[in-house]
Amino acid sequence: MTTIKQIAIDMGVSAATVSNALTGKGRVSSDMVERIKKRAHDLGYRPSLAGRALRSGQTGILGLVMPDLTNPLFPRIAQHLSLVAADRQLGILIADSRGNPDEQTQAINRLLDRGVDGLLIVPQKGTAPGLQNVPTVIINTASDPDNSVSADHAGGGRMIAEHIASLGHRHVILLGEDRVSEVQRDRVAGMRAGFDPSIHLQEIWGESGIDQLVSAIQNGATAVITTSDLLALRVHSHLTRNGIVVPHDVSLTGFDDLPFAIAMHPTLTTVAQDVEQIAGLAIERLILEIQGETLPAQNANVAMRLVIRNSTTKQNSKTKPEILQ
Amino acid sequence: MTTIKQIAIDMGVSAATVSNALTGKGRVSSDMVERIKKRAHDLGYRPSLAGRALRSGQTGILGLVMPDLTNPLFPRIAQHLSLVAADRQLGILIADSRGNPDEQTQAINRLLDRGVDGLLIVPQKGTAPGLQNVPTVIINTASDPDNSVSADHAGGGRMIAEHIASLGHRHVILLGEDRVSEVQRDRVAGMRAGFDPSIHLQEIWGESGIDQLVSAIQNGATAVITTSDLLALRVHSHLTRNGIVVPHDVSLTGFDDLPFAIAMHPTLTTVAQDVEQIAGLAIERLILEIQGETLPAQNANVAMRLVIRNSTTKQNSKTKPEILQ
DNA sequence: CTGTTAGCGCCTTCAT
DNA sequence: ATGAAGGCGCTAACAG
Repeated sequence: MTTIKQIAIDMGVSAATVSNALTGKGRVSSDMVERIKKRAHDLGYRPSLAGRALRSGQTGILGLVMPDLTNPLFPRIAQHLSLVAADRQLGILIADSRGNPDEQTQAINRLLDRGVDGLLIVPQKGTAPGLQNVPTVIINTASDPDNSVSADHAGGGRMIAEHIASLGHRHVILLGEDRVSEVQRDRVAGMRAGFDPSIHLQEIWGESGIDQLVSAIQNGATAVITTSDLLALRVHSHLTRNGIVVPHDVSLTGFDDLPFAIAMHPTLTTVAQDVEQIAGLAIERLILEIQGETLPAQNANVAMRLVIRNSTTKQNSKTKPEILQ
Repeated sequence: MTTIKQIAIDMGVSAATVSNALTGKGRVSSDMVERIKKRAHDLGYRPSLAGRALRSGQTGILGLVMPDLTNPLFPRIAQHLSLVAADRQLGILIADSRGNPDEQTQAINRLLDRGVDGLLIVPQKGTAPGLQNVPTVIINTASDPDNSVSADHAGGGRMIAEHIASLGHRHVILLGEDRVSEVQRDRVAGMRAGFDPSIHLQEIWGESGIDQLVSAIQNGATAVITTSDLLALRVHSHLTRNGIVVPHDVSLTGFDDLPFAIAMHPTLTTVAQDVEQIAGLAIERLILEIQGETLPAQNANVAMRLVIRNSTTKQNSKTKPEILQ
């Protein structure tokens, strides 16, 4: 490893001068700067981040805490964060909070012990991580008072609802996955808001919700809108098994636009997060916080994008599907 | 931040003694050790990893390079690596190599600049990352000469094949996703190896392969075995659209056991990687390398697990399905 | 414009 | 059993 000191000796100048030349502190004659830079390059000099960290108190590392790394959205978020961070010369250290609040706290502490400059947290559903005295950005959903940046889940729900309404559906089932999750609740709330009162809405949740589906459809529901793609796939399977055809008998929608949404038949109408923008905003904001700006508890709500595919279609007041048993 | 020196002053001893007491170097009287530990704890002392890193030349951070963080397996691998690493007091820094070999090299360099103690690399398909002079573990597949630890993809293929053979299928389609991928090739090779020569095998690849499916089935194929769950879902959709029913008309299998495999109908027979064990072995080996042992280019091949669900069934020489156009 | 000094927090001699 | 000193690589403050 080439160090600043070696270059200094090698060139007969002081270490400080090399440092100044390399970091462009401008207190060195420009041809000296050139020569030092060249020599450093030739020697393959790489600054020691450890030395710099010790000196400056900053590691250039951001910690990413996710409730569960197997969350289907994690890969995309992680990817974009890591790309944006790389652009800014920052690294991303990951930590899994293993689906429980205690582990979440421990994960945060591990990261803090490593001296991360800031924290990106996607909180456990239904928890507010004890905020330390460290720059932190929370990526959750607008209704979370601690939220900093998120997709506009409610807006996404509204888009789905308006799409379904525009297709003429008048009796709609809202299927949620988990009531504890703020994200899910915002999605459902958005869905409700997107329909006008004349439309018959039926809100059901979880496993037991799926069991009620068939009879609800027999009672006239013509669309099922769900709060996740995975749930939509399950519903699709369940309906198929009961002889109900999507979208002929009933329209169906998901949420998130996961990779398999286009592998289904029919391909799934859903709503996509602009993860790239969310990642960009999150890191930008975190960097500002790290630089000491005291930001208002702003709440960037990134619009979602409606992705219309083949699982939704016009409601044409046909006869009820025959249900197989 | 409490430092060693503060504790030392606070207790009227030297910094060296505090260090020795805390790191258990045993050169301190045991009651002094007790008192120092207690005081350190009360003061909320956390050792500065930066200081330690500078001193020791080790950061306690491992770099994880993935070809594409959106790879469906990434979440599970990342999760287990992060858990195992956390147990060993190590951190995991992620880097996306963005699907191309140049970026892979850059990603590795970024990690190296950060002073990671070792590298975990899941290589781009068809590339051998230029190995640096750093402890490195490659997670790919057995046929890669650089491979250190991997799932036994060929063995998984064989298990699938034997399962299909045991169900009485005699005309089988092998559908691969991408010939460039060593992993995929090993999977297909394993599948072939699992059938005896009397069985009629038809190997097809990619998009064009899917197009040939229907006619192949009309010609008597009764099972389609694929090299990924996503591919299996696509096939399922495609067949359904053509009036072919799984598993009644044709059995179908995937690979990897992704979360949606149980959301499908029928639920998908597939083969699962023991990611936990792979992660454990990978980190264990990497730690040994970091500690300076020169290990043989061993090749841990972790057995896969056959997951039999409802997409496969006995071949009972019934009549060909009628194909809708 | 350039050099010297000092110290970030830790740990490892070497002395006491 | 404990302490003093020095240095890992870097940079900020203060000379010169």
